Amino acid sequence: MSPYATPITLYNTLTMKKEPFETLEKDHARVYVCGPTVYNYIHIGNARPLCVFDIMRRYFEYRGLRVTFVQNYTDIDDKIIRRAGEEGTDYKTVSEKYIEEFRTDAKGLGVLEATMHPRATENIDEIQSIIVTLIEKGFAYAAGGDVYFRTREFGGYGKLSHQPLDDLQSGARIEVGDLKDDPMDFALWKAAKEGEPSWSSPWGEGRPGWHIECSAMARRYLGETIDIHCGGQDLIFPHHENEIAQSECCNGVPFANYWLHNGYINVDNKKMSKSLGNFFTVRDVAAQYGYEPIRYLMVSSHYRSPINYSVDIIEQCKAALDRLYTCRDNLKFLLNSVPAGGCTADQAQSFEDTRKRFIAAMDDDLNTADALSVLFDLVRELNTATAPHNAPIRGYVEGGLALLNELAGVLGLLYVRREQNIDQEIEDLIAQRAQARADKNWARADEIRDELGARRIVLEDTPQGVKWRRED
RNA sequence: GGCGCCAUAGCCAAGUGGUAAGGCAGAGGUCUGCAAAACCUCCAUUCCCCAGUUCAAAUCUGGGUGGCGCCUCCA
Repeated sequence: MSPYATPITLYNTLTMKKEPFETLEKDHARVYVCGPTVYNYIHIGNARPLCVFDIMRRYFEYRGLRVTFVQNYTDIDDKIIRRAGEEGTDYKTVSEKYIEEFRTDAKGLGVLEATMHPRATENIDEIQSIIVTLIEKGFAYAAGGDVYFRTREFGGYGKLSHQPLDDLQSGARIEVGDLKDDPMDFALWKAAKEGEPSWSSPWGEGRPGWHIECSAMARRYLGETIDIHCGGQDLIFPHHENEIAQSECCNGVPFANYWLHNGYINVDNKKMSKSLGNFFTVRDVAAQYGYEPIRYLMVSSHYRSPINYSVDIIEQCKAALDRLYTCRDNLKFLLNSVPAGGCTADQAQSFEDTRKRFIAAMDDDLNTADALSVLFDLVRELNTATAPHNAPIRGYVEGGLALLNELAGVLGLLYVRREQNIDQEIEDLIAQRAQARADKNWARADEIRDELGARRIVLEDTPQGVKWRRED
């Protein structure tokens, strides 16, 4: 258990306030995050909830909580079916493919595996059981082969989006062929159209509506009341509002105690979205800059603020990240030569103060931007204290390296293992250059350095010997 | 129309009553054979504008201006 007893506060969309986070079960957080509809590569906007709620999860674990973290895959949906049609294949092929592509990107972004990754199509029984209960209780009705939720029966409808039902309704419409009693009603089950994938049900062949799967999976894997439900702000209405309606009407207990929503990624100040077509895929950006600058971007501002994405920004992120890596690489390098000895009480105290500042920032609704500034302050301190004239000792270097890794690890940064192997030829060139320098043959030394530079190997001459690193 | 969010340096971004963190970029310096990295110094008398509250406001209140989002699939 963490020795730090400070409360973690989180902004709850439900109450529109920051609240101390208290779990239902002692030291155990049950978290549900809406996952991707798997019909395409994810874009930078999709990457945000992945990263920020991964950080939340890491921070909870850092603070001694056990976290059961469920993220679903929506693997049956209109868009998946449409995509399958376009590609002349079936929905299963499409969803399997993009689940794998999603996993590749998530891993690249340093996102930890969820405790469970359930799929909608693996939970049809649970979905139907909830629909049956809702019909029995009078909250839902079958019409044709569809089943709809009777929104007006749920008094709490609108409590998450803070909109009275009547205001929401002004925008709602009954579409042609719609069997709803009321424009605000939404589908729990959709009758299968000709040639569509379907499952048998008491209402005929069909498939689940979008919202019901999350209610079903949250209940099955986390229980009737969960601690935290997360997702993008654009899911607040109608998706999360509908989940609340379904779950609370079915189970008769609160669905989630805390609702956390991340802000958007914008492009030219407009929301990045698939429908607007102004998106950058994670895959494409990663191909050019690597995955980690994308993650850094998410860490660099508060999770509820909008981020305006641009190439310029991602390059700044990469540069900032380099400062962190350089510090860590220097500390590792020093371990080869630094004399034994423990760090002083003042140094140990300074480390502890840094840790406390970091925790205070994260306690405040996961203020990663502030936490990051603590990390940079630590970097400056470490760089200064390990400068040659300060005669650093082993205990300090080890302690600093451990703390840097500890705090960066909570943010999920510095996870790229930099290649430390070089081939014999390069090693020989470095040795030749060392000899040339010893001979004061600067022309030859610079020639070798330029040659290595052309191969993206950068040399640094330090009092402890020659350091090299790959430029990426 | 309803509801909500945002506005801090060239760029990014913390800070919600006590006198402007951090990063990127830039300038000068130290170190270095020269570099690189690092370190030091400089870089917002001021936080969109106007009024108000207060001993004290980037922070609170009112009014503007500008931008965005949700109300329809979307993280």
